[in-house]
Amino acid sequence: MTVTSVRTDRRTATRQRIADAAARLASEHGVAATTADQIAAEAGVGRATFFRHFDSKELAVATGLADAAIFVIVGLLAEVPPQVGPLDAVRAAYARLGEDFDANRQTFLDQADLCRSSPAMFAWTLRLYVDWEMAIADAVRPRFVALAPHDPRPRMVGAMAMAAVRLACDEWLVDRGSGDLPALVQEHLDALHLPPDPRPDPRGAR
Amino acid sequence: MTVTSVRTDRRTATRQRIADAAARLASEHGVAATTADQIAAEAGVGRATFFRHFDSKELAVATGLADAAIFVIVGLLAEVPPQVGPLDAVRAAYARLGEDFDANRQTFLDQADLCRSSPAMFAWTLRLYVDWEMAIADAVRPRFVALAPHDPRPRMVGAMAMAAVRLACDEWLVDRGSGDLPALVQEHLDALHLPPDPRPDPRGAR
DNA sequence: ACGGCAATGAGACTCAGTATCATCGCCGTG
DNA sequence: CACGGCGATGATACTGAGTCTCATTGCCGT
Repeated sequence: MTVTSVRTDRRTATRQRIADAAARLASEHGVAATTADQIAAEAGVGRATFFRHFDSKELAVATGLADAAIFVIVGLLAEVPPQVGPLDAVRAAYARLGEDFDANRQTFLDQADLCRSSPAMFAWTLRLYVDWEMAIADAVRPRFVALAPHDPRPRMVGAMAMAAVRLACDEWLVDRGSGDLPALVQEHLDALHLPPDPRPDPRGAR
Repeated sequence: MTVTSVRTDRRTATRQRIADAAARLASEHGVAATTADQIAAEAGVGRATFFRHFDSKELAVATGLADAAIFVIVGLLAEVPPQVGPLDAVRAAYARLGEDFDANRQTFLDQADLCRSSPAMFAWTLRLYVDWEMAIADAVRPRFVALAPHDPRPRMVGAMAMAAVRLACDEWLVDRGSGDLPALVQEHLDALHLPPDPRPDPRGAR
């Protein structure tokens, strides 16, 4: 798969250490109270190296918080039977992800708060979500049939998946995380099933 | 509608002047080469006032570039006949918006480049898109029937509308803006029509 | 009129982010 | 097995973003 040498391995490991250190310090003291120097020191690297790996302090924190999860979700997507359609596969993967939600409820709440703790933190979190979108797009692409070279569908599904998570989190935070986040995510994904033909209104209104 | 007094009017006008100055200077010299001091001076305000109105230099530039367009799109949405469904209304509004695309092709290209000219600029552009999402969500909300209090559908439609624009732009920029952007946006919106039941595959594959 | 408060300007200060240069150590070549 | 190239890092200095505080101005309600 990916080319792996001593050099690239060490670089990846360094990046990982920095992200972990950033997430740990920011979780404990808040993003604003954590300086780039502290993160670099905690990761055992120089300050310059820190900024060689991340474009901003906020991106490092966001990456440290969530970078592991992206591999989890891609892994879960791969486990869904191949004949399941793209969007249903996302639903299934998220459902699996939500199974052990209650055990980590407080962690999720803290991370969601941290991601929104400042406008800059939120902006860079959105930036990271774009990476997730692409990872999900790549993961669901094989599930499309008759896929044109630049077919927009995989990336739109990726965007939809991340939008569902983000908006579900927003809704979840309204009552300080007391609700059922996985259920909210599913509801948001279902919302996308906008009536294929909206006029007849499938919800049977009136 | 909104409360309007001499005070709030002046504040709004000041914000507008700052955003305009930011967009003008950044368009001419690039974001990195434009300092907050220059923008403040160009807008005729103090440096402190600049940061009272915008959380970052990048957000000011992005706002100046695109803030007018949000009113346009909301206005166009309002003009679509009320019986048209939410998603089709978005399609129609974007179609109207794209009518005079060729006349502004170079402007769009410059702005799209500027929004992606640095990781920070891109991140803050994404942040601004969230505002657009909410504006679109509010604009299409009346088009939903049987709308529950916290129904996720309006916001998901808003998110998809902005995702379509963003991803279409990405695709458009691949060949340096020589393609048909409005058509790309429509294709991305259509991708949302993911087969209501993905298995049968409506595109008639094989 | 007058007192409160929102908006601003000025200036100081911290720290994010960048650039430069030197060093170290992996990697492919002779 | 040297050795030269280059990628990754550390140290350091510098610009400028973003924050804070305090003083001033002028709209607004009593």
